[in-house]
Amino acid sequence: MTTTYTISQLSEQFDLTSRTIRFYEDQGLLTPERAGTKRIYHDRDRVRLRLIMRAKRLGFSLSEIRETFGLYDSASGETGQMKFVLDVIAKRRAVLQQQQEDILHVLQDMQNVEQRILDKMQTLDSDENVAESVQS
Amino acid sequence: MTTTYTISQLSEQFDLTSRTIRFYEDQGLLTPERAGTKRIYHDRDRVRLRLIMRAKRLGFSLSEIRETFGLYDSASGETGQMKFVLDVIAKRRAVLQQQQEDILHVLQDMQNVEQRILDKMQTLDSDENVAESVQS
DNA sequence: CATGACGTTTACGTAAACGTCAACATCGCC
DNA sequence: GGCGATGTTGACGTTTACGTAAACGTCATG
Repeated sequence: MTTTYTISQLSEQFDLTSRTIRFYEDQGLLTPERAGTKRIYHDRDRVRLRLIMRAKRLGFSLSEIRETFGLYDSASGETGQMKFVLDVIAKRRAVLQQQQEDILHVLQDMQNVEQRILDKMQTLDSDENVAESVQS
Repeated sequence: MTTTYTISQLSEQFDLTSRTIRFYEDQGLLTPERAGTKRIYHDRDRVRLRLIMRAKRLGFSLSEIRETFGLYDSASGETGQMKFVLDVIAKRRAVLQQQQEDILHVLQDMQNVEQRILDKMQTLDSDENVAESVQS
């Protein structure tokens, strides 16, 4: 028993609109089965959607994602093709490593700002206490 | 002696077009000094540009970046404002952590594909060697 | 059988992030 | 003072990733 999904089920599960899912199909990212006019989605479509959303969160464009799918599929080709894929992977890896570094930087910056704010709030609190003790 | 920069110097240093730099100014991300009609950039503008490009590599929109600058500046405000900033920081941090996780997933996927390709090339190599030894 | 609920295609709209002219000012320099 | 390099301000064009609306099919259900 292989479970299938309607477009609205998928859109609910992934918090996308059906419009978006159809758009992804237009862009060649999904190729659902058809029952006449209706679309029928399988688990492999959900896998793809997960990959799509991951890549999107990392800022990849839809065409880059489509290219990726094409690569993964063509990975069983001839030697030249395989070397090409290795090359693309190396470049993507470089981008991701850059992003990792960027994230660390930004996290650091945020922590600095946060700390300054917390310090400030601390001094404000103690000022308040001073005022209270004066009053009492 | 405070070094200053022209727009074309900056565009060269950061590998952006002057159009882009002016656009960032339109969006309120930069506020260079003016000498009549000409723009004069200082080191603080370069700092900002570095932050902008980092954020862009992580997929943040220009308006989010502008908002960030506003936050950092307003960090010395009143308590409510400061709590708000802390809240924004927390949300940003969540996004960045999600991205870190995503990156690890994608790196893992890429490594799997890479390994399969390398294996494939390995078997192809040994096939080739068999052919050679047959020939010799 | 009609009336939602759900699905489909087609097509135009839109916001973001610039690119690409055009038309003009400024500045150093020979 | 003419000329090329550099800079400026509009204004319109372009791509991406959908939103939105129109106009229609289909299927269960009261």
